[in-house]
Amino acid sequence: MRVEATHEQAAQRLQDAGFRYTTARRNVVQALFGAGRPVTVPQLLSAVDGVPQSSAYRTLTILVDVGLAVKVSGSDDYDRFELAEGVTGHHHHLFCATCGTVTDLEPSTRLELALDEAALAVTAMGYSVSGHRFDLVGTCPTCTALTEE
Amino acid sequence: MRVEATHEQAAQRLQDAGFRYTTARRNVVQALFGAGRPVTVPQLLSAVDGVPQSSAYRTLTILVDVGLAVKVSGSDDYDRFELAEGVTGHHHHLFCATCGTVTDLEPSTRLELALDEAALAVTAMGYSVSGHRFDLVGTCPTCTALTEE
DNA sequence: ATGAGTGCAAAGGCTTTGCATTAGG
DNA sequence: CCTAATGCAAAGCCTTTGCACTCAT
Repeated sequence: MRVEATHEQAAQRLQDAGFRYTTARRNVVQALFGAGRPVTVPQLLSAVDGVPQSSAYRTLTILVDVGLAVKVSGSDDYDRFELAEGVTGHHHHLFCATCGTVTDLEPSTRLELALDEAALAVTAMGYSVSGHRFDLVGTCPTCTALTEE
Repeated sequence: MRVEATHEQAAQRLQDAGFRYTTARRNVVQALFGAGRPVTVPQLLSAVDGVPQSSAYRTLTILVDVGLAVKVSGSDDYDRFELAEGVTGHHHHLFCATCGTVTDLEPSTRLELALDEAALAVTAMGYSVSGHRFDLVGTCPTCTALTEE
């Protein structure tokens, strides 16, 4: 997905929900797009310029509300945010248990079939399933190298 | 798993790590066992008697450190804890996006095979994968009923 | 012009920590 | 006995909110 298309999508969705697509919000979306993975607010702030924390949090809250972003709870104390699957396409996550970094993963068709099948089984329990998350947990190459020293 | 076996396992693991299996810790384990799902600290405190917050948090931290419990990040502001898979057996989670409740799910063999296969693909990237999480997200029967009113 | 959005600073709320006391081995 | 563990209260820290100002429409 090109970044222009992402901005258009964001502008449209926000407009429809009665919000403006301001410079600050555009900057946040730009940073989320550029990260390509779930990022914490501090990380996001260091990637953009001239966006105060409070605005970042407020913008992220709105982006999540209108479905443009999602919150990804990691292993450390920070919430992480990334563009929603409607923008990025469906994917999974790879968590590093040591440093907390989260990497996006492309799903395979075979895997998705198995996951959907699992979802089906649960609807019988009265749940209405809206989606799934599949995370792999491990140690990233960087942390592995540090540990072996 | 019987609760006695759980206590024995907890006592053993804590001993090995140089910790004592005190009454308070036993109570926390008992509550986690009784819950059978990830619970918040407030929920845990209401289930046991005579355990102050600080002790609960400290005990949970230790239980996580020695691998007897895990933290499950939900959709609300509370961390949730449950006994680790080494105690409960491997399972997955069903998140209610509305009320934040998390329910345990039995995995199917077919699903596990597909998930393991996905893990294998990632090791090629230099990651060492230690486990996976598969969560279904949706709305629980209770919240569905409330919404339809 | 006029309400949404912003920015600073302060408050909130979950979680952690200091320190004196208690209890386990 | 002697160290680990506890309990109360206070502090930390990420996140949210109040309020006055600014910008977009």
